[in-house]
Amino acid sequence: MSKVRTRFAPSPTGRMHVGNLRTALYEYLIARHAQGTFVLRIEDTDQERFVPEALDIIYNTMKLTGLDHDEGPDKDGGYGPYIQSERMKSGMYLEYAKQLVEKGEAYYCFCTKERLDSLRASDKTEDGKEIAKYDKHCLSLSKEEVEKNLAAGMPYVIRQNNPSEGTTTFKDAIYGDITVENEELDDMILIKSDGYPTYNFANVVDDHLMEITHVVRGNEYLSSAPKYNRLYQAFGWEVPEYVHCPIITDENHKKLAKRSGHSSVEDLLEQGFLPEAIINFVALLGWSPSEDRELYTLKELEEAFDYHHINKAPAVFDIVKLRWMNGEYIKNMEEERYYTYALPIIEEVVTRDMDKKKIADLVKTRIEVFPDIREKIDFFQELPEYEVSMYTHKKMKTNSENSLMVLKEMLPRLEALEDYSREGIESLCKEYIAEKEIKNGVCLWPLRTAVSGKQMTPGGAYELIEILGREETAARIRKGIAMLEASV
RNA sequence: GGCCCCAUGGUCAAGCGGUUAAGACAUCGCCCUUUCACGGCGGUAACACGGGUUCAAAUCCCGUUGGGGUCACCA
Repeated sequence: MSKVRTRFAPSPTGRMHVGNLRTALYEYLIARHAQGTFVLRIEDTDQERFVPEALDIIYNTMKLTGLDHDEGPDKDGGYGPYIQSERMKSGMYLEYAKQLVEKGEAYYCFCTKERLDSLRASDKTEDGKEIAKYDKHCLSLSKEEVEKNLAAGMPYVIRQNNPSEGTTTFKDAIYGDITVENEELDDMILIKSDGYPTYNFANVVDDHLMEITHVVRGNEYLSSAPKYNRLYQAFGWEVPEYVHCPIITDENHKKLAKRSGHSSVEDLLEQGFLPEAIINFVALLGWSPSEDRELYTLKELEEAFDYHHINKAPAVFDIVKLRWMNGEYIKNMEEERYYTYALPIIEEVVTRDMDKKKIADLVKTRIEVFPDIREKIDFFQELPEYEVSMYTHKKMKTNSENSLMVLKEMLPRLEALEDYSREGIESLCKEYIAEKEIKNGVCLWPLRTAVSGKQMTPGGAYELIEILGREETAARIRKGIAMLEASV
């Protein structure tokens, strides 16, 4: 069996769609799983939509997610060039197209855009069959006419010549055999009037030349697949294994699009998701391992991935589950790396002189995505306005009276506390609680309230008091005392 | 509309002729607890429908319904 070679062939037109990332991932995994080769090929045959920055996006996201390619524009493996616009310079696509013309499998077409438009328009109004396909008008041109037009410099395209009878069967690893009437097959354009090949054509030619064995793509291309088959047949080339993946949809079960706000890897990164989490999540959209587990590193996926277990039904991109998964990754994150993500955000919100690492530690198990940190720690910077009623908590058995008492008695003790560490603060409170024979909550609830002004905080009174420090803690407790005194 | 594809809880999904129909997210409840999280335990919740085939169907076949995709000199 020949060596497995897969390829990711994005076109540089913008951000990297998550469906694209999944395609890249599966290509990568198929290659790695079989100790094969993973190649990156840039399909920039559409000069109109080409955006230069998109090239960087492709390289960056692949690097970030760990999908390292073995061959590509920056890594020659003997199958180059790996950029289609460069491959085109040799005129190879046109040559291959001409081969097909020779064989009668393709033909020159001089039809104008206007004629094609009117063709489509009239097809719609006609009753009966409503097939919006080219009418093979230029197929009837004689060789002489073609030569004459060419010599006159008339713009032309080269179209595939599909039969109008019989059927074509296409084999997909996931969807099985798909058979269509040849009559349904449009004579798609192979070479555009600007001389560039179309994606469909360049794809087939390059995959063959690069000896690609497995082609992964989204199932939105499933219906154009039979035409590929005809191309392979026309050339007499071996057809690679096609692996169509189910579509990734939004919560409305529509193809995931920009408007969802999280259709691209870059969107996700901006929203604070980790590359590993994105990869892990996307791997599981339409595929499931044989083992009953969900958390996988890329390395582990390489081992576990078997493309035969890819699903057929569309998969909803559930951002809520991604958030959960991201939270899992954050919780398991190695300390230093975690800080590099968390600290910048914390420093944005808290400019006071406090131990930012301690704040980061507090928040680690309480966030799913890094920006979540902001609203959880804002009170460190400034005590928010809050209601006195917050001191009254039924379950904690607190009310304004005992809260006032606790704050008044704890204030001097805290101010005088020598060991102002979490442990020191804790033993101070424990002593007081024992001395007074009260429940923990009676002491701790008012303290935490006074010090944070919030109903919920990441961490309890001990942690908050330690981080806020002697001065700030005292000031906040005084504020609480004043509020409580004013209310009784 | 033509053609193609799909169909297990709200979501991702196991399942490949015989199961009490897994698991995860979400949701609800309980425990832990100084709040919130974390962690632990438990609950609610699914084979779209109708025909076959078979001793036996979520699993195979046909149809219906529903959903999606695609119909460019874009990829």
